[in-house]
Amino acid sequence: MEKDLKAQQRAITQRTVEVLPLPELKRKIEKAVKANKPLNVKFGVDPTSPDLHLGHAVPLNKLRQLQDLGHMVTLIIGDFTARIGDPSGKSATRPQLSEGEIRKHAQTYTQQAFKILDKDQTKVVYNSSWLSRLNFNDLIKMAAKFTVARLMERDDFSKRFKENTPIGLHEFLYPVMQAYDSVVIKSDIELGGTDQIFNMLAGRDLQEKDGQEAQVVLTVPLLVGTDGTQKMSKSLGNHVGLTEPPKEMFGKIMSIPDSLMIDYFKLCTRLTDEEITKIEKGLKSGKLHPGEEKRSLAKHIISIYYDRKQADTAEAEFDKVFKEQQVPSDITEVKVSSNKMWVVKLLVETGLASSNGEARRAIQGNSVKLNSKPLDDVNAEIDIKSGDVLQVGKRKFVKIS
RNA sequence: GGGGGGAUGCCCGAGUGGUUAAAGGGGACGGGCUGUAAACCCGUUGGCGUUGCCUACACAGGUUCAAAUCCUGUUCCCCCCA
Repeated sequence: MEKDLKAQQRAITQRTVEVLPLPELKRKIEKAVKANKPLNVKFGVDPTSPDLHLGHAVPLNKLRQLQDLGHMVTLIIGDFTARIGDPSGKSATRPQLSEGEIRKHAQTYTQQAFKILDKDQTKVVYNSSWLSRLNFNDLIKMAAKFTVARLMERDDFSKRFKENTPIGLHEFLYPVMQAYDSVVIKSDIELGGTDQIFNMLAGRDLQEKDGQEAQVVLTVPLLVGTDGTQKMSKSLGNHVGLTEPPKEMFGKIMSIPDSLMIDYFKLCTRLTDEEITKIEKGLKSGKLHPGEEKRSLAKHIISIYYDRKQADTAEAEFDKVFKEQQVPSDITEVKVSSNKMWVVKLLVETGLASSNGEARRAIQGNSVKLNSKPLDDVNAEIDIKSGDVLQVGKRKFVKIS
């Protein structure tokens, strides 16, 4: 374990939004170092989506950093809570998942999370193993420790209430359960995105009422998605998946707004504060070109999940397609039912358009090319041979096999 | 338990008998400009081999030459009173 208290503290609080409360964190660190006993860091995830993206990676990176300092992570798979769905930041009740889905998601989740976390310093637990054993009595006792007024202070709830969208009673119970998780695992620190503050503070309350030492709450920023406005999430389609091919990652990262670059550097790469400050200053003064820095950002990120070489390949591929307007090297190949076909049908059959209407519109909108030559006749009958490359827009390609 | 209001396309939202595949906005997609950035400009945004036809305004029926618009029932949501 890192013995230097100052270094510990600096590292733990680095790139976080809030530490609640800071003095307690100092105390905990001191105690841990003195006794050479790692802190138990709680991190809860709801296995609601099977794929992790850069947004999930933000807290995971932080956890890894804590592990590198010598601490233990307890990764709680919220297989029980997932059945409810965290209301945090949501404007509507979430659909409830089936047990089968949850199991499956949990598996891919941990698999992907270990791309970042250290297995030896991680304990994986499922909260159904204790939550499902509680009876109504236990629940009432716990629920009595929270007030409706307190719950309604939450932005998401009060907003939904004001807007007349329904709030399920079970959603009120979500923070209660998450808090109970903290009691069960006796966490020292709970880490989460800023949207988790309420739930995590509830954990402190419950621990205290249970006679335990309360956990310290550590929040990390929420990563904004590639659209530049909303929190990264798969359902909004603004995510960069951790298992996506390097080429895709590169393209997506290049499309983020400039204003997001520094955030991404801070939250998604392993560059030091000094390095990032240098880039930030360079960009501000105009010494550095944003396009170039974004490339470097993309390569840094890809190198974490793949390696430098594949990052470079992704960049070269990107240039080929977008700078030199050439055809990418690995295009999906598609079989076609006939070698002479109506253009519109061809686009639908190759999957480049989902309906005849869409295909027509694409042609009329001048975005369809066959072997880099524009097609503009909606009624054209086309001779197709193997190896022909069909293109819609700038990035959808298909090769006829 | 009683009374009232509402459900429109991906989302928000206009439309209260015919000229409405449904205004407007957002989003998305395509094009231009660029650095696949932002901003801005233009176009598209139910299906169909498409100057036409079909399906659509919660669901199921009905009135009418004609219904998103009127009537009845069903489902869901909201509000007020208890």
